[in-house]
Amino acid sequence: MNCPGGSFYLRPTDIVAQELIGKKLVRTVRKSSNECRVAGIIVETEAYGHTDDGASHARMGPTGRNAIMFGRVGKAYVYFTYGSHYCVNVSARSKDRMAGAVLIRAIEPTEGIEVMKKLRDVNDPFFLASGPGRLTQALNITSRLNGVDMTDPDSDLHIEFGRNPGRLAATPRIGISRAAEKKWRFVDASSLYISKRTRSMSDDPTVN
DNA sequence: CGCTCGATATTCT
DNA sequence: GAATATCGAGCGA
Repeated sequence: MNCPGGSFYLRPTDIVAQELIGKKLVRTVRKSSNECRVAGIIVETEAYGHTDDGASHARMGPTGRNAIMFGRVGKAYVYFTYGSHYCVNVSARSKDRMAGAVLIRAIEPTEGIEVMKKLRDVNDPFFLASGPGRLTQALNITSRLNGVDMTDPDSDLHIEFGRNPGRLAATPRIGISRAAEKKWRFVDASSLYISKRTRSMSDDPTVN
């Protein structure tokens, strides 16, 4: 299976975030000799910028945590938040910016669903990966994967071409107070796998 | 149901 | 000390 290459991520982050809807997020879980794909279609993303975006971790310049946002594009930026959850991003930016990333907030599970159920300890497929913290738990993503190349099909965490998205909607981002006017959250509004709280905002969408 | 609250990394004030 | 790119347990109506 083929992956979007570096040039895909070397564009404005809001464009990359839109075009990631419908792509496939793939986690390769290796246990002893055999390996197992755990994957799903990306249905919700958020774009984060650099000094142009007050809500971005990169807004004040590089720190230990956000270093990946300033490095090569197409890499996994994984961080721990609220004392209990991991979030996954892909580093991305336009050529005239120093930093940026796209947060992957939800996937529609397609492969390795039994593995996800085990990792999450839930059965309802909706609750497997509908939210940034749930998604990382379902795919066993931790800070160990920070910095892996998501354009490489051999990486344990990478992004592949998927399907054509359904109805694309843009809304303000979730859980931020700075730069709240930016409509940099993107969802496939026809998907059933969007968290309920975020779904209600898409009922009044700015359709692209 | 809907609301409050705890967990506690990382950064900023 | 406060805020945050979150989630779910535990409560009370």
